[in-house]
Amino acid sequence: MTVSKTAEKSSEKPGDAAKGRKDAAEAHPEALQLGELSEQLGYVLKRAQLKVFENFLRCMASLQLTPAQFSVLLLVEKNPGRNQTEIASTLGILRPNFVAMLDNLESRDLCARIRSTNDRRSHILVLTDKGKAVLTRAKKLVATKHESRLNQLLGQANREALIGMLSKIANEF
Amino acid sequence: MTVSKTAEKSSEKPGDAAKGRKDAAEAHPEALQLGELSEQLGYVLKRAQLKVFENFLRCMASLQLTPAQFSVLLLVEKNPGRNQTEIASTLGILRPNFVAMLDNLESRDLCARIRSTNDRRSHILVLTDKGKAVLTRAKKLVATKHESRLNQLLGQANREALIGMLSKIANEF
DNA sequence: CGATAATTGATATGATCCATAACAATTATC
DNA sequence: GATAATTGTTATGGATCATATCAATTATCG
Repeated sequence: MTVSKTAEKSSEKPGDAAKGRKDAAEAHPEALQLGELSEQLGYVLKRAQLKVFENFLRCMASLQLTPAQFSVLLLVEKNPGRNQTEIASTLGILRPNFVAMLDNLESRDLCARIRSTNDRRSHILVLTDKGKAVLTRAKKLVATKHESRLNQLLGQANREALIGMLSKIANEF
Repeated sequence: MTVSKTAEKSSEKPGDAAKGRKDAAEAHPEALQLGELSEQLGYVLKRAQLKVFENFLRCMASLQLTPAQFSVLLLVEKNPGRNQTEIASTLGILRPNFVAMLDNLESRDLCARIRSTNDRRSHILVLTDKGKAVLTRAKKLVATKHESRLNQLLGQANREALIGMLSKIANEF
């Protein structure tokens, strides 16, 4: 990027011309030193998370599912008959923000809101047949194309250790 | 319609028409089952990252430094004399978004933009004296109040293993 | 040399999240 | 039965992220 210039600037203080200038020889090694940054938990966590989400989106391109949408489908499948507040709160999603998300999933016929009979304020959430089918395919894609990469990269034992440590951080930090 | 169920109380005991108060669904243990979610890399990564950032902000409340701002100060300290494009790109920050960030740091007299003498398009970034002092205090706070929590939670060996694995993911996933 | 392309910092702008307040309908509480 | 609380929803603002574009400057190349 910064190579030695051919034509130097005209106006220069005569005294420190040699040292005030660029030590163009080895001045800028093109790659910056991360230094302590590469040991900062937050920094490396964030970078890893971005990479993982990016890979997830690529793997799920055919199904058009984001990580958040996938987590909703998983949770509704595992806990059918729960209402929006319950599903949203356990995922850390605020109720107002969950509405548009459900609108999306429902418009694609992946899940459905059903009026609860014993509390007509709340909407019960269930997966549609299509939602179940899509989720099944999504799980396969995630397992074969996404999570498998972790094993390939870290090995089975390290992968489990990593998930365990991250869970511990998520729950106890 | 692909929805098979019409109400959530499909499995209810006949005689139990008890107008259950809020726990009409006593079959619902109040706490949802996370299921496969707790094994999903992306899910646990994101949750851990949010917790870590949250803790970081609390630890840095006295200095009013966000994780991103801290990373900028660290990188500028380690690589003085680089321009905005270089600093921003190695942090994964887009140049347009880096402008307001620098405006903030510069308005607080933590770092300064200096017109480069050999390329008058670019701005060289350096820490001010105050910036160096604040960064020194920030490092201490991070080490004693933030990163120390990791050792306390995982132990030194596991902490290093975790950082290593996350770095590997960030770089090779 | 001089015309053209490329780079740098900056602005404007839009998309996507994330968070809070408030409201109608319904239910719980006293 | 009056009042408070809850549920889903809307509106709204802030923060983050991405793209297009511009003026100034520098690089490239004919």
